[in-house]
Amino acid sequence: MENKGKYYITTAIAYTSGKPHIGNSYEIVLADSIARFKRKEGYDVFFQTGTDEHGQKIELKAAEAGITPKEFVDDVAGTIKGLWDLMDTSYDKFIRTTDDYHEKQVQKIFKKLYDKGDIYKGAYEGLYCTPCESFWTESQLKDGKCPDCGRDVKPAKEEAYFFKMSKYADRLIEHINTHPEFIQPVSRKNEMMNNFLLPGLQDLCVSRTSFKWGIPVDFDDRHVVYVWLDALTNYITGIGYDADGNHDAMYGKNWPADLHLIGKDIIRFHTIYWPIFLMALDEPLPKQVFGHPWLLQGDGKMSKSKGNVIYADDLVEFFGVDAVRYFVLHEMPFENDGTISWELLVERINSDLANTLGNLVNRTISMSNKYFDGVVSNKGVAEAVDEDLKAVATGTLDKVLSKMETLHVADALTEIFALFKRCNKYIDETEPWVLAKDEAKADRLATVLYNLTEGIIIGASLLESFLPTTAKKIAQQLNTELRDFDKLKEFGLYPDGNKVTDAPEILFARLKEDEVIEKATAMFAERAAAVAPAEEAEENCGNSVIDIEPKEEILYDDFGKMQFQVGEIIACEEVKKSKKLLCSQVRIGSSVKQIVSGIKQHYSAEEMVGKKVMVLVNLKPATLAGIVSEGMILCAEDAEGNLALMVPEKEMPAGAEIC
RNA sequence: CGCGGGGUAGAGCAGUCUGGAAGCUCGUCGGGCUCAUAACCCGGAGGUCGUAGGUUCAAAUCCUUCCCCCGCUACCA
Repeated sequence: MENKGKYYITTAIAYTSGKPHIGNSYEIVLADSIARFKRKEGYDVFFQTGTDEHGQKIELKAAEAGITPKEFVDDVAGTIKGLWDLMDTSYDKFIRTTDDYHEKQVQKIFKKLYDKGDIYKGAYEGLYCTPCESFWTESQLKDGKCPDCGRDVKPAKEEAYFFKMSKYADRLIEHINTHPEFIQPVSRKNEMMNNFLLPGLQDLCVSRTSFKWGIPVDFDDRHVVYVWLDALTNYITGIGYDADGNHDAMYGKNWPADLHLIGKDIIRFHTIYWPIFLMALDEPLPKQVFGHPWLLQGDGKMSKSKGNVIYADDLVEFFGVDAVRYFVLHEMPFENDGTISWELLVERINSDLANTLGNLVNRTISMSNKYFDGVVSNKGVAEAVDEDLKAVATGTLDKVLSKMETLHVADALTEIFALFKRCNKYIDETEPWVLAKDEAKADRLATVLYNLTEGIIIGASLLESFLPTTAKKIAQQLNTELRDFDKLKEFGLYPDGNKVTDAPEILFARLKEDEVIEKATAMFAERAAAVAPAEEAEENCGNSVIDIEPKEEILYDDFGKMQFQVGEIIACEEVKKSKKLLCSQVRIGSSVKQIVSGIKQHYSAEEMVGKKVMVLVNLKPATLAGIVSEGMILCAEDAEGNLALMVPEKEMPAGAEIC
């Protein structure tokens, strides 16, 4: 196989705050299939994955567990690596952001950028939640409250280092415009351009003082390097980048990366911040960033308390590694999110793996054994029907290559299975069991079985990148080797007179849907039971009472300034293009005020009408989403952000003063 | 009028750029076959290609209107 040069592929590094569910594990399987495929194409592949192990969340989780952050991440990183290995992924390097070479380089990079003037010291201003010790942006808030605990946030400042993003924005825009393949799928490119680059980039905060579990800034040890500068640089530190220029040879060989495979949620960081960091370091940009969609659970939202979170190792236990690999690769479309459910898993496994592929291999080998004691020979008695089979078998490689070229992995699999389907059809066309009854047709029968065997091994060779174990099993049963890609356009390479196994093993057993669901339900019930006590305790403590941040004491005069009245909602409609806003017409005495409220997710417009509510009426009018609001309807809110309107306990007229 | 993607058979999708007899997988119904894991093969039914208009000999495909879904963004008195 000719050497086509290097191919450096990475996954995002997994955050070690807990065990990843199947949606997270999808990425590594996808990356592995691409890496294996590229190797077979003749590329010198380097495939890197790993874990992102710093940050406040981990510090907190470790404290809860009563262990050090390092102990915590060692444990989770072990779990993740175990899962990746379980999924039979062929990564060349597993980097951890707590690895010493990585930490050292991050410090050097930080210093280098600081000396260059791209990083400067400033103040981070944001909305701060004191109990959670977290800053939030306006958009992260849930109904104006901390998204984690539901309490109030207040503006606060913290000394921090910033990266001058705007300095490189024009260069990045130029790069994206001249490299249409850089961001995939293209719809993501537009989002980045329109929402971030064209309106103007804000400088990015790259250090924190509010927690300690991070890489210290070596010249200012109150600060730790904040997540993205730490995490993203793994792609270069993992292959021997050195900020002083003394790179490992591997860095010179592999950088720039050919493909960063990431989830669609972190596209912004990989297509804006990461390229800009690289520009600042005078390093070339990765060739392509692919933001894959998500695999979502079909039967209701995943939740730990319901116990219905699906993990890769559960699925492997139920179905086996290759079945799980096949499902996630096949079910994931290129652009939209895919769905996973037990029903879909069973359907896919039965129809494609058991019926089309497994049964094909099994029936072919059985016939060779039955008619020729397992010996497969090419007697060269060809007929017209053979031609199409041969054409499909030798033409599949090109089809698969072209699908893989654009990372359409699911479509590539479909092409391979089209070959297996063609083989099944060939059996019907040639009717070996009829040939077997006629002594004179023995050579024709042998040829038919030879052609089938040949078609199967060609398909299996293509399948190897996606289902490595299955492909090897097929080769073993046929007593031959999987072929390199440059041998897949020739038909007839199976050794003449070779003997296949006399005891074909079932590759994929057919599954009964109700049995699988029953087993899964039992597993989930067990888990929910195990989790329930802890969750309940947590919920109770959240539900019965809530402590909120006390505000400063006020005078009666301050209170007297506010005018509260009972308002009757006489009309209410949804504010178009807003997820949260309702616009109500509220009768207050003899006047009617228009009030916009962020309660759409808790009350429908219809059920609002007729309610009598507590209204702050003398608030200065403001415009929300383009609509004037002349007051505020008051609600109580619990820790989960659920709202309840304040309504008078007895019947009161609209306009009654609340005092 | 924020930006972008999408609405095609019961389900999931391709086809749209480069107009020219509506296609694939699963399901369903009927038939064939018996080598095989009740598998395999063939055929049928099922679609006003979101809506309304326009261009054209011809529109799922090009243009315009409106409706709905989903991302990103903003609003959250």
